[in-house]
Amino acid sequence: MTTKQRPDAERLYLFVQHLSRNLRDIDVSLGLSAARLSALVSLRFHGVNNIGALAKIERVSRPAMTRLVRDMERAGLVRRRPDAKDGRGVLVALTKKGADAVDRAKAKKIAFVAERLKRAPAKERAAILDWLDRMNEGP
Amino acid sequence: MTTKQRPDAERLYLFVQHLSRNLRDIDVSLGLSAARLSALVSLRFHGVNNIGALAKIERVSRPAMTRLVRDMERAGLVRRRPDAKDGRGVLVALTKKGADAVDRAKAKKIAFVAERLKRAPAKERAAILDWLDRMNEGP
DNA sequence: TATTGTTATACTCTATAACTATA
DNA sequence: TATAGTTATAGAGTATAACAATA
Repeated sequence: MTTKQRPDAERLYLFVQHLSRNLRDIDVSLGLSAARLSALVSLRFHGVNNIGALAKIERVSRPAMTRLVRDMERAGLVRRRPDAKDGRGVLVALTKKGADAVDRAKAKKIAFVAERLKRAPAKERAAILDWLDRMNEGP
Repeated sequence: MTTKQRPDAERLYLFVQHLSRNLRDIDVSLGLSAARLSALVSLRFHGVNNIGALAKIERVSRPAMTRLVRDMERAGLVRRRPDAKDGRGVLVALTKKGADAVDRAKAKKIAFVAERLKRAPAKERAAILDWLDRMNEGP
């Protein structure tokens, strides 16, 4: 059992490595760096947030997020405004351009994955996706 | 059919995103940057190579590879020597330390994936892995 | 001439430490 | 004081342009 499991794990490992590389290439082709896209996706998902919260979500330092937000604001991807409830805070929100960039990248990656999905028999698809979902549950 | 395929693609997309993030975190926990590990893996797979070839394999500029190799040599991960067949060339090879670093990272990631694999029913495993292999074939 | 690798320079993303303004 | 954000500074990784040595 142990000797048989090794190759199986490697196959799944290579699948993930290859497909994630393809997906990263799509982001690059749209001119979105990993740091920016990840922050934009967080804003799309979590909504308006302050610098500190974004830094925590993105697992980067606050100075790094300060700078990232500043550069993305210059690029027109996000908007900053003071937090009325806390004079120290700064609230960051997506602009239309920022939201569109996220959506475009997501759509292109989903389309890529959907194409790949066509290569496998539709009959087994549901069982397989359930199986993948289960693998990513929990810690 | 089109409306039904969207969620399926998204499930596969999220699976790949989550698992690849877990794998990246493992590399980071071993103190290996993405750039270094990727170059070390290429050397492990392709064997001794010169700077230009490595830059091509890694899809980075030659100056970037010159610097990466220089820093990895300082860290004891690779060794440089002149190419006897071309006075301009520099051949780069893994050291024992470099090879061990690659193998340790790979082993840890395979072990992680193997754990995840246990969460899903073994009965369908072979069929599903065949399916995943097929999805990553070709362009 | 063309190619290999390097140096020079600059940009992005990252971190820690020190500072400011507010709570 | 404690916290939110910034500035200062430094390091890794990336690129292009210009250069040296060799083919």
